[in-house]
Amino acid sequence: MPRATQKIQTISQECGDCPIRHRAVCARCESDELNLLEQIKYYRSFEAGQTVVWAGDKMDFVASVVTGIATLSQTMEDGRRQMVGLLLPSDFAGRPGRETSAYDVTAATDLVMCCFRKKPFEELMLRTPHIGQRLLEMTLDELDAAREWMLLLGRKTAREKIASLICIIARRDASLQLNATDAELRFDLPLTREAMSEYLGLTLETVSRQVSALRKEGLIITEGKRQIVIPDFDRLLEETGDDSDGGFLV
Amino acid sequence: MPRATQKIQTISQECGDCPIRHRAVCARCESDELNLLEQIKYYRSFEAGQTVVWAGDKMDFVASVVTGIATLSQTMEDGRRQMVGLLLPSDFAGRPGRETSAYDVTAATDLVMCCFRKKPFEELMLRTPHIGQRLLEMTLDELDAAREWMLLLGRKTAREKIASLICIIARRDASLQLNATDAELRFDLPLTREAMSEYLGLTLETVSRQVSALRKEGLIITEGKRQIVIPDFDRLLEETGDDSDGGFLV
DNA sequence: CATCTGATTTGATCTGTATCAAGGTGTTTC
DNA sequence: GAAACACCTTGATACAGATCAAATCAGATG
Repeated sequence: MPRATQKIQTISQECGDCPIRHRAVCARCESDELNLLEQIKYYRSFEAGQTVVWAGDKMDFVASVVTGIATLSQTMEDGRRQMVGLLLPSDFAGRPGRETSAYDVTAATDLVMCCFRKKPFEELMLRTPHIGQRLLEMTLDELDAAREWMLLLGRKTAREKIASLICIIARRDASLQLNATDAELRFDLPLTREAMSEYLGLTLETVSRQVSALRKEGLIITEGKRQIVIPDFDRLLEETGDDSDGGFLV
Repeated sequence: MPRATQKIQTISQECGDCPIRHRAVCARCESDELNLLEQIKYYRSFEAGQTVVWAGDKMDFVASVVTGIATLSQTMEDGRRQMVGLLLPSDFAGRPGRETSAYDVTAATDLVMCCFRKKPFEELMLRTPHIGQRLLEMTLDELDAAREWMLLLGRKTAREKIASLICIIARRDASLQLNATDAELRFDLPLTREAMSEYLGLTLETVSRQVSALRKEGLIITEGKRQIVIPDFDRLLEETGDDSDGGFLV
């Protein structure tokens, strides 16, 4: 079993006959709540590059990613941008009790979200505590991820940042797709160089250079546009600067 | 009313006859729950510099800061350190459902914490949903703060980082002390240069230089060891790079 | 009061990443 | 299949912040 899949409990398992097959609300579901959820849910699709909401805009729903990738970003007056959230399938977006979005939400790839109108969702939360409990767990996970990310932004070198990002995506990819085999890891890097630079707090040129460096050293193999192969996950891990034991959260 | 105190709702208000006078659990309290909380709470004191728990150590309590300042930090193998949490009075530490601490928790100043043994606290959470709701709110606030912090780490210059940190502490200080007047802001900077550098992802020399620069330009006045005066908060705010409207969270 | 200690400041130099600029690659469009 | 476009790579240079080193300051201690 490759290192990437250790310690990862499957998060996208289907949940009995729950029609909502992603992490947000499917855990421990009971039929009456599900009926209520069913009634207030609807799907929205976005093309890669489209903006879901702008920071400051009204956001009258909460949502969970069904397929594709969404990003949360902050922008400074002069245009400097920092990504602050990366939402993969089953991740949750939106804050109960807040009227407007605090971040730009953007579709990094083609994207389908399952939305719940906020008002009824909040009412449902009040009535069914375990939805709130689930949300608390997820928020705590996100907070841990944010803190790992802070270490990356504050203290890692460009090379370590790139290696870290590739490992993070490989891991999360592996945990989503249950076809994880003993073979080398192969997956889609679904971010442009620019998106990567916004994630890592670098310029896109530096990202490009460091990716090239890792490729030249054989730590990663790029196939075609976005496909990445990691021949030896442990060796790449050593480049991240992380504790080798790597007790990764989420 | 100085800018720093706008938009800040008082968070340390006493809560009727609630004996627990800090934010963690005092909101919306009812007497029977309080009795239960009373039974499982105890206080612990630490001297400045002492470690509360090391990352990876067993942590069988959750706690809220009563007085003083605690920090959460991550350390890399080679010793690089990044602060990932700054806990002021009324802030909460510890994660229900986790056995060990994910971070080093350190007393930045002399510190008193109000601790709740984890097991009974978790049981209480199950029985009284609004404690969980309160915790969810607080966790969401922390996540927002972490994301603001990520922008700082990823995209701000050293000068902007220093200005931001001073504003953040001034604001939080102002919201804790209800003596906020129209006069200039005066407060204690309770962090060493090293702690500031760990917060900001800089070296301590760079912190020192930039603080000196702001002092020479009259944006801040330092009195004695740690006292800071901000003669014109708005002018300092302009140096942070933040949106002038500054919709600051917590 | 002298000394010791830890924290801070300041200086000189080095380096990793940003910046500016040009060229390359693959894909879509007509 | 040529042109247009978006995305990516590579090169040359500049600069912010790191690093190494030394001096200064403020309390604490005897």
